[in-house]
Amino acid sequence: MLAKTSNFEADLQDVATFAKALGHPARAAIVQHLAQNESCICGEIVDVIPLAQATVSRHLKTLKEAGLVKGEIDGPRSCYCLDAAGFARFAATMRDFLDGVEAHPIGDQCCP
Amino acid sequence: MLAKTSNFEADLQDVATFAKALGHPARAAIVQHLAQNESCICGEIVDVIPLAQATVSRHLKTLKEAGLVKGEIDGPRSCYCLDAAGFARFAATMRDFLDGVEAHPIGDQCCP
DNA sequence: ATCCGTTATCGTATTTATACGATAATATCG
DNA sequence: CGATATTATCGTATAAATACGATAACGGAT
Repeated sequence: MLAKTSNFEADLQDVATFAKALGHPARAAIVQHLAQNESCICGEIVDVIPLAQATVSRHLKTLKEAGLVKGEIDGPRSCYCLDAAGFARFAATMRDFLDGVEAHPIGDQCCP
Repeated sequence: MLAKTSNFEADLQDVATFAKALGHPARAAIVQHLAQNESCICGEIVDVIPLAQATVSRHLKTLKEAGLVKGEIDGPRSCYCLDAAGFARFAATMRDFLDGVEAHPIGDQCCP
């Protein structure tokens, strides 16, 4: 392909990166689950997500790379929790984007 | 693969679907551009996005399928604009998700 | 009716994402 | 130390996404 994603403005890049991280229901579910159980759940995530353990582990890795989740891997019982700072940045980025779009009047009847 | 995305709750599914639609900087840029120029721009989008015309057209299709953008194709000068209702739904879905996560205390020191 | 400019689609190639079984790694417990 | 439980990684297969050139389709202008 070519990953020509570098020709865009940084803020749009951030929006896209964060959005992509949530762009799979399993990852959205993981984030929500980690939030609802504020203490970080470990392998319990695997039980909640209807996917194989290896697949869940990979989704967790994706979330970690996106900075939304932190994980302490201690052999038998790994430990994941939301990355407070990372999630805050994400939320701010997304809200700014949404607000920015809605700051303009969205003409519904375009090109009459 | 198997697209086992159907085993998740509907709201998470929506979050993921919308997030995925924004999960590419070109699409985020298109949405932002359509918002900033409230009148719908037609082929101008291609000039703004640093990608080939065919690729931009496909991204537009993706956005249209996600319900974020509306397009009137009239031969020589197609016309795209934000889908006001669709974008509102998206914004609400995303904000609900963010709010829901932040409604819980995000324990930063997980599993001590 | 023909040409022209614009846009969508097709065909294709490459990369990335998704998924799972199998295996390795690692800390805890007996 | 050995057994066990948990998790990450590997190998692999398949699907989806991304990208572009080429071509078709289409309305408007000549």
